[in-house]
Amino acid sequence: MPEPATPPKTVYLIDGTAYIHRAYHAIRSLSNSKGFPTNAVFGFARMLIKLMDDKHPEFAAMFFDSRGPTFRHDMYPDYKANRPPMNDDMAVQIPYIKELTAGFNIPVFELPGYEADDLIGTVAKRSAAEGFDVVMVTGDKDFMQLITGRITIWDPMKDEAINRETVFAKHGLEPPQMLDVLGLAGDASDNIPGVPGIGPKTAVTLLQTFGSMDGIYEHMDRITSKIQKEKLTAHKEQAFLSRELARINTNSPIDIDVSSFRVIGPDNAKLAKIFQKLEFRQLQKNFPVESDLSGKQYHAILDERSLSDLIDRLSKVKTVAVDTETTSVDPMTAKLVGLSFAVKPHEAFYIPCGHDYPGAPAQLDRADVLRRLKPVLENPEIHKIGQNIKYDWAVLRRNGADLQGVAFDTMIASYLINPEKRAHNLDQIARDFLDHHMISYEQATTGEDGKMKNFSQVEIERAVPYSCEDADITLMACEKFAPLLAAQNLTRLFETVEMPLVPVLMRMEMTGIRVDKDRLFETSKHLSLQLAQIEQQIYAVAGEEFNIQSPQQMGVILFEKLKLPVQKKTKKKTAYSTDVDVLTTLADLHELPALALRHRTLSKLKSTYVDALFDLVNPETGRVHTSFNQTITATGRLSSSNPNLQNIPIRTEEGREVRRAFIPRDGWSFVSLDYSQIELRLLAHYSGDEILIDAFQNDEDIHTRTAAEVFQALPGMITNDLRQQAKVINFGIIYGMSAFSLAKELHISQKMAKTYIDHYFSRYSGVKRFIDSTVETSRQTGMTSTELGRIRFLPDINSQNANLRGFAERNAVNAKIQGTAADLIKLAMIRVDAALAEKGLRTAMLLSVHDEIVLEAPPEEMAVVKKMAADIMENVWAMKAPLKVSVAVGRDWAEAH
DNA sequence: CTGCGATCTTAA
DNA sequence: TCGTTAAGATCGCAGC
Repeated sequence: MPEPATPPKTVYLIDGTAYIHRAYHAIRSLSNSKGFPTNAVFGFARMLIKLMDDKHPEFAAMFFDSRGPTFRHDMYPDYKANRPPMNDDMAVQIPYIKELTAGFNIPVFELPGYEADDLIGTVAKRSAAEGFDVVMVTGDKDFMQLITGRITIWDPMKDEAINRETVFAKHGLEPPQMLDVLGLAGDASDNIPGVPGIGPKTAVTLLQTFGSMDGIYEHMDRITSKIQKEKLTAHKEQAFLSRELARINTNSPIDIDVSSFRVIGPDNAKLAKIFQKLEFRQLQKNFPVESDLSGKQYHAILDERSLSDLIDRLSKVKTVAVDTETTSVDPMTAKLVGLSFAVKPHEAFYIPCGHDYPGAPAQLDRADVLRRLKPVLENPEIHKIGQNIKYDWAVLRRNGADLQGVAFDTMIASYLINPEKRAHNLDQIARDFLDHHMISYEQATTGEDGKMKNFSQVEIERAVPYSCEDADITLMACEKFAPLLAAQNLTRLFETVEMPLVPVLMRMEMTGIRVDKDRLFETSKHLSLQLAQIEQQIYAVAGEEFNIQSPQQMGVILFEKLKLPVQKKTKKKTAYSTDVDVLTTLADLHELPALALRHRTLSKLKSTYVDALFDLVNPETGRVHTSFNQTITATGRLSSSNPNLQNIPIRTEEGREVRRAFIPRDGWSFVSLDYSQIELRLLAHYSGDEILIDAFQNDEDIHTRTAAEVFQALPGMITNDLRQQAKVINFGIIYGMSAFSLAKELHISQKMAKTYIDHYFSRYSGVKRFIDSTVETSRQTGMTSTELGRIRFLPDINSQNANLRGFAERNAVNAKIQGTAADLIKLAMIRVDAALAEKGLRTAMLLSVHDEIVLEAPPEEMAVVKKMAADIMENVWAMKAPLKVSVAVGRDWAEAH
């Protein structure tokens, strides 16, 4: 026979049902943030992706079992009777698995009365007859009976290929004989009985001798084992029934044209939607979505005339979405590459003014463009919309245009609507609220070589749709968000707190804070010396060298080599805990723990604070310019990063050394204004508790007062130690601390801790009522809210899971208090900033650390600034307990505290 | 080599 | 099981 002119095509027949079960059981638990189980879909998706990546099939089809009984049940009612019914959390995932398969454009088949195996067998046989090579994609060994020269098995999860040769090598049998193995040995998983007493090993041996079950029964006289002979004879009928049950039907009534299995490649948009819903962010990256730009008018502005037209147009509009393209995520060093504007849906303009690559077309001059746009940008009547507009604002300001009329930031709107969400980036917003998949930054900036470019190297043709889409979507997201804010009563918070805060933070970031690099350098050297010494001491007492920075290795040394008593395991129970509590306890028994603690303290100080800070000093300004993040925390607080200036050490003397490196400009001083006990004062306000309010109205020391109440003593009898214990109780109450934790913290019995808490609540009965009613309200509304109407959803507040429910209950109380404190300090910052501007003072706001504002003031403004800022802060909101601000002045940040 | 979870420490 | 909210360093593993 002549060789075919073309090599045979290969068709992949996928055993869908088997992979659902395998994925479900292989991944024990996985669900998305809404609690929807996703383990089976995830494993299934990984299998499919592996298949597509490894084999790039030209033809493929997927097969599922149908629900309900099959022809095998007619033959044998107990078929698969041992299988428990499918778990609900598997069943709910099946529609997604089918959708996912459809997303890969792979056809799906099922047929009532038949299992996936039979459909695959039928199609395999027919395809092979038509000249295809067939790969059955499955992990199920029962398929071996079907293997021929053309038909093989491949399991993507094990990357295991099974063919005639491997079957023979492993079992010494031809593939069709594997069916007879099942007939004799049965199959426990399908409840196929086989011959009791004959297992797979015996079956294989018998078949090697007699060829088939029929051969065995024809030559019973040649079977030497008396027991085997008896069993085979007694269960002959059952053996043949079993073989028929295990036989994969290759003549199922299914009419399929293999050429219709042609795989045209995945539908990325469809997959993206499914992955989005299931929150498979990692998988999603494999399937970038091409955006549909048809019907969109995105224009490049490359000449003077077009710019004039655009400016005319912008001058007449009420609102415009603005976006900048730059070379860096850091606004202090970023170079402006282009600007985009959108004024109505689907129409946007991009002005390139800094693209720089070989063959880049002539562009308008950056300075010129800014000069021309300045009247629009700085016109407060033309409302600006942006996504994280603080960034664009800072960039534009460095380029000579200070925005006015900034009205809406879509990132902040998204945050207020759901502060617990992890990401508020524009593509996330577009997907969640506009059902649109944007061109990703990676897509726009990745070159043919697969390397990411700096935006100035992106071709203008590619930059136009990307940048215009950013402005366009920002505009549309704004229209979507405005009514959503209103519906949640968030408009006032948005307009009077969050948006006005944006320029305040922008200026704080741009001002930065001066750092004494020389001092940091000296500190770093000193720390290095000390660390080297401690390191040697540790090696000496440990008797060997190891990585001190590795908690894992430290655990082995402490608990295995030195045999110190294990205190506790880590959270995941996989390793010994070596945290500060453990080491402190062990310090009495051995030298090493104390040395390790000392090493931890100093190396933390050096790497996180001294060295990192040193590297973040901007060489131009000699200052560090942190980022204040307005859309991170679940409670409404700000966060700070690059560097984080909200966790600079203060509690220990060595830690304070870092604070001393923060210094004001020459001749000026820092002014630190600190809300004293703001959270406990808010607790007093909310609870209306008479004792608590009374204490604050009389400006008592609240921890001493609590000690007196809880320990039933006169305030004069309260020792420092008792006051310290009361302080722990006071803060513990705000966080919803249990007797268990209080006991651990105070090193007292749980019973004693419970007594303290009971005393607390019986003395401060208003606090108890407040906590109960706050939780109750949250149960009914599913959320908690602050004084200024900030909300946080608590989806677990009515959970059956006591753990989750307890967490939600603590959050209900804590988020209200912590969030209200955040509301108030934000409002105070806005007002202090406005007052400084109004009075024309040079004093600058530098930092906000949750309950503290740090200013930098020249000597002549000191007195007025101190009073003015403290007044504003104390009177920012009318409370049942007075707000108190303590003011400190200093020539460095340690002194000003 | 990169990304990511786990562990630990710093602050309010 | 057991007190909130963050950022960040480092280790060590998994996957490329």
